[in-house]
Amino acid sequence: MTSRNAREDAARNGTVPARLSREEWLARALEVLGKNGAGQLAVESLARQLGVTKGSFYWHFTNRDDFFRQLIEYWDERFTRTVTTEISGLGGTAEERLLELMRLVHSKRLDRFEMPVRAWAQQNPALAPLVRSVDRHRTLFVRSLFLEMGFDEDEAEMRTRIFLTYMIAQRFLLPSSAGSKQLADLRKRAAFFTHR
Amino acid sequence: MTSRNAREDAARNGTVPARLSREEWLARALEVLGKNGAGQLAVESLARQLGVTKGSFYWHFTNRDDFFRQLIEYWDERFTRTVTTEISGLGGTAEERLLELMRLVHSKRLDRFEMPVRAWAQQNPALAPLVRSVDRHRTLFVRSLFLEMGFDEDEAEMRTRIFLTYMIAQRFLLPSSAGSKQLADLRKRAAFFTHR
DNA sequence: ACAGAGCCATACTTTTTCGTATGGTACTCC
DNA sequence: GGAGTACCATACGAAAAAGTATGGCTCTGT
Repeated sequence: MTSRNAREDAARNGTVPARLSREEWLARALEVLGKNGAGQLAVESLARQLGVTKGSFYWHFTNRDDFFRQLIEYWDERFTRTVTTEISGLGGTAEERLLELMRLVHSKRLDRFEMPVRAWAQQNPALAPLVRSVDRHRTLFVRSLFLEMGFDEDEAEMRTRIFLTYMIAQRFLLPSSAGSKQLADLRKRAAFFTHR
Repeated sequence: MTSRNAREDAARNGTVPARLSREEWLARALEVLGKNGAGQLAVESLARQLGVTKGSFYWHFTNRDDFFRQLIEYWDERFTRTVTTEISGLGGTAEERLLELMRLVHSKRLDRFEMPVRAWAQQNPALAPLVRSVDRHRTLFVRSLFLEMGFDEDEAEMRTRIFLTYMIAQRFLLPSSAGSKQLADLRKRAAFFTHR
């Protein structure tokens, strides 16, 4: 009773259909980058892990460089732009919005691609400017929060850098104790960044 | 007047002689990893950049895995062990030693391999434990400084994580303003981590 | 001057990759 | 039910990679 249609088989099995849109390609490639590192971004290796062949890849993307550029843009849109606009729309004090930013990043694990993306893209001359653009956007956003809290320019600049660095690289260090991810700890950390 | 000896030629040109010890291999490979990323850690590519062929590589190392393991151990010894022992030998308050640690890391740019090493090694099951061991060592060291300052366990733990994260990932963000690397700024940042 | 050791280049095989060319399958719309 | 479109598999060529085998160069000791 097996059809010769991989898509129907997949639907019946509850697995992912072996037919991908451009965005699914980017989303799943980002997951692979996050889990297995940039070494697994080879076209054929990627296609295997996605259950298709590179015929699919070269249908959606003209070549690797094009794919890489789109991957960074997808990462920007999905893991920076939507976040800052969402937080911007909230009310409350700047301190509360900063805490909400930390909560959002943590609960949705938005930081899981930071290291792989940066280590891989910042070396690539065609991709580094895109990453720097993302950093500028984030810096402006977080800086505005600290300025709103009443810190002067230099102080806001310094705290922004330390805060963003922490948000980017948290996952470098192994999780310390069990409860380190609770809301109370988040509040403590937020307070550490916003104290005066 | 050209000898058929690449080594003499190199000496005459003032270039590096094309004959490498095991440690030179590791040191220069680490530079390549820092500059060009993990994608350039291929044996033949590396050998080309070092002015030799892979004959040299397979003389010093049995295979890639062996080489990678030695590379991490070299990085640990050279960029963590020697630093913590040096700072440990200093007098002064814990605050002063933390500042000295920041100065040392910055002046010798000891953080330039953090991102590439981690992004590449933390994915590799054989290498990840080595990196975690380095992190444990650093955490214990910095934590002892914060404890010595009088912070309680939880507070020291949190500050250690934020501090180490900053030390690791500073270079992710572009240098902000021109004078951001001056001693005064370093003092300001150190004070931010050690305030109460 | 000769032997041995240390270090490296070269040639070779197997595997993996990028990119192209081409044909096939499923869905849509008339 | 036939044409067109969207998406993918397969086969192919060229290049680069890991690892092995082997021979050559240079220095040291005697």
